[in-house]
Amino acid sequence: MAVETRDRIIEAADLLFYQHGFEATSFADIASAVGISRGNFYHHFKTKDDILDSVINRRLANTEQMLDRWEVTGSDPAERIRSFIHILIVNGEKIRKFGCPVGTLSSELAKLNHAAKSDAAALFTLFRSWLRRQFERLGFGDRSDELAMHILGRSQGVATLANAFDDDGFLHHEVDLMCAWLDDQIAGLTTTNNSIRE
Amino acid sequence: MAVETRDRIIEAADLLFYQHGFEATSFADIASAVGISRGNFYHHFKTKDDILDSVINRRLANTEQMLDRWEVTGSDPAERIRSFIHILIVNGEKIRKFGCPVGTLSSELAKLNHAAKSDAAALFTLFRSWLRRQFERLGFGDRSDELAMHILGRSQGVATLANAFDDDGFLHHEVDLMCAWLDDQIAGLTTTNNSIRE
DNA sequence: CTAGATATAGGACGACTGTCCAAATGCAGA
DNA sequence: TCTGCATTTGGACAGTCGTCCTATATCTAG
Repeated sequence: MAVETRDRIIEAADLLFYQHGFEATSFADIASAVGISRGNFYHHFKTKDDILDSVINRRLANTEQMLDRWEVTGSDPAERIRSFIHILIVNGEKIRKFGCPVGTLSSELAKLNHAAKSDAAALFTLFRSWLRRQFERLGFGDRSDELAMHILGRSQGVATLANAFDDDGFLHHEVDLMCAWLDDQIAGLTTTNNSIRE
Repeated sequence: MAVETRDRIIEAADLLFYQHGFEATSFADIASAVGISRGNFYHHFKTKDDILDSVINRRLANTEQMLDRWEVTGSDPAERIRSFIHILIVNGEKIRKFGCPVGTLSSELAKLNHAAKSDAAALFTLFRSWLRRQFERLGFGDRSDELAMHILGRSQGVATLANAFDDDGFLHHEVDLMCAWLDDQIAGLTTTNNSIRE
């Protein structure tokens, strides 16, 4: 079936774009990874940028699905935010090798002046909005977006350095710090609320 | 003179590698930027990787020079650390366009499995050691390296997101947060010292 | 002023790039 | 079984890549 091949192309391209970058990945690389002829590509995609679009859409869908799952299973918003922070550990090995899939793609597309840069930024926005929603539910109000951006940035920095130094200890230590920071924020919030109420 | 041309090549390559990435920058790009013929390259460099090495060495030298300057002029270590944090603002425009020169190069070379990745990481090490030294002088002892890595990571994350969202406000806000964090650390340190002494 | 080293120019090279196309194959319904 | 569409193949294409080579120009030392 045609859809199967198309999906296999997108899946292989997704992995290769992550591991070696968009520019450095050629049609020949993807073709040999999928096990098809190069010519067959243009029956499924018009151009390489089309594949990039599909890869980004795939990532958007997968991310949305993951965040939705967390929103259903995770009981309280703080626990959900901790789930986000712990992606760094769950994907630690990949991150040490290739960095964060979102951040590195966004950086590369920025340097390439690529039209899809804003689409890659939409991946960040997905996390940002989800995190903001969790902070809002915790009662942070207008500060929620700032806090969402803050831990989004923290995790980006951790990913970059863990990759540069291939350092697992640093990664774990910073994850602990981020969780502690979250607890502090929540503690600060409740004391403020209490002092207002009382 | 030959050295002049060589330096101009390195300078142009440095800029282009930063703005468009190592892989995406061709000899033709550098040649036209310098205003010389392509063939002339191989009188100064054997290979493209040789240019990359020279560019990294140039960055290492420039960075070391900048840090040395800060260590001479800046009176107290805390002020020096604040100088580091404020690079984000000083270079804000470039960072929003192209990200952090150190982090993005390191990420790219990691994906390319490039031999010079460790050389790029040495750039990080330069900042890391310098920061650690400042924290040591402030009296943080064994925690100095952790703290150095922490703000190094924070600034990396800020650069990545400021680039992805092209957001100047976020950049400034996070710089303020980092300075506040530094003040907190120092405040926590002196109270501990006082309580020990008394 | 000349000989030799240094520097530059411009093009050749094979390999690879993204793109496109014609021919072959596989599979559906009539 | 035959027709027609979807799918796949392998190669052609123009261009660019990093690399290399030779001829020319420029400069310096004797």
